Amino acid sequence: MASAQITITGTSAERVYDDLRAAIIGGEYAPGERLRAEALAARFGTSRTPVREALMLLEGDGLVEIEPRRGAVVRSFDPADLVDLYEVRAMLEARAAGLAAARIAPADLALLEATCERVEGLTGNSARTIDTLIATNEDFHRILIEAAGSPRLSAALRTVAGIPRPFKTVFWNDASERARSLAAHREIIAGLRAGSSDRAESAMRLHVLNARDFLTEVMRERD
Amino acid sequence: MASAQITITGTSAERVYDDLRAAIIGGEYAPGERLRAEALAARFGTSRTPVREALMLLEGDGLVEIEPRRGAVVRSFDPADLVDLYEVRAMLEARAAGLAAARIAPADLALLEATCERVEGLTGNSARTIDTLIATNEDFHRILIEAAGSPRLSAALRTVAGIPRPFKTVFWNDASERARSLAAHREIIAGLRAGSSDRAESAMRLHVLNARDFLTEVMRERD
DNA sequence: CGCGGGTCTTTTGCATGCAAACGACCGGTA
DNA sequence: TACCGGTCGTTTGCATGCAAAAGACCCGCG
Repeated sequence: MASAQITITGTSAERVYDDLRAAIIGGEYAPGERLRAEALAARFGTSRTPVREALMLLEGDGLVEIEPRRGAVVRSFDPADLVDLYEVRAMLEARAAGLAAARIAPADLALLEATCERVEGLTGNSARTIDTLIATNEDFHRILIEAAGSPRLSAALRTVAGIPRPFKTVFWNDASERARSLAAHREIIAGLRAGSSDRAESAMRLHVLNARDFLTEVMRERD
Repeated sequence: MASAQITITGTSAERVYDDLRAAIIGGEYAPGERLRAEALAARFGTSRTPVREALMLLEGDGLVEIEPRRGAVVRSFDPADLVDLYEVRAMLEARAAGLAAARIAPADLALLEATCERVEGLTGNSARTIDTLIATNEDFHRILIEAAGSPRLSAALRTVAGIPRPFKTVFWNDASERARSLAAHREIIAGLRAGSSDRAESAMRLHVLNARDFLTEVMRERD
């Protein structure tokens, strides 16, 4: 069963990796912003060594770019990047949904349903609501990916990583996208419960590609 | 155009990463073998710091496992891992082939054909021949993945990484697999040249899944 | 006023020192 | 003999020192 995991204690580098990753995805560092090792070390209460290691891992996740002797910057996304990312993600997550349909445990199915119910109870556009929506959505996808039971698929999905929070905020602020996402999640769950790989897979693909198109549209409008 | 890239000079960690990765995939370190930092540092003429960083990156690639305070070991593959790896790879590379069909440059197409011709000229099972076969095969796949023009897809494929050389050696020692691979590569090229994403994609999927089945069979026979 | 050369500061990347943890070894006990 | 607790050596993980490179800055020159 896949549940929220609390890291009791890992290495310091791992802690910095997790926290910094959350900070970047959370929008605390703007795309293009320089990440100076010393400052991060101070922030996380360690030395530069673990910070350096965390930065290298984040580069692998596509969240930062490191140029030798020049330092690390938060990766910025242009529309082409976004489309590329979402299309690969669509393929991988669709597969994950298909695999999960054949093997998901009832307990995980219940967890997925719980996320839908949680979303349903949320109204309004307060920061707190948006935060919860984003977190709950991430729970849904994480649980499903774990349920697919393919370590390599999970690893591959980590490298297509996250998009910065501003995009997510725009997404979840949109009432119709919110409704569509909830409906999509329910479709996926229906497919999973029926043990139908096709249905789960197709529903997930549609879901992710819808997000791609919405965000592409948002970016286009910004210019 | 995608061609062999020679790293002029990168950071020391990067050099260690590349070389150690090659050494592991090349079978120089056996699965399960312990990788002590000091020994590696001595081998690569650096200190333990870059070695440590390289090991963390290799962990991301699924080639080594690091347990905190216990060190790094070369990851070992059981049949389930192998199947998982190859199935994810089949999906990703099939997609890469499909994308490439729509956008590959004539120069890259020529490079792909050149790899086939090189393979055709090789006979016998000498170590030198096998080495060349393995290297040429890797060239084929690398060129094609680059030609797909999707950075995220390339990154995802890196995380499903390589299998240890012993497996590859068995594979390329088998005359019928060798012929099948060559035929498959030509099928893929035909699809690419026709600009047919479907054909290229299907041919690649078949190619990778064939390899999965052959290697699974080999592993099964070993026990 | 714009620009090129040189110096200086800042920051990275690597080496090394050191404490802590793991496991191997050993002796004692049942 | 088998097992358990303690001790020691080895190895990791982190902090820090230091050289080198990049960029900022300034000054003089055209």
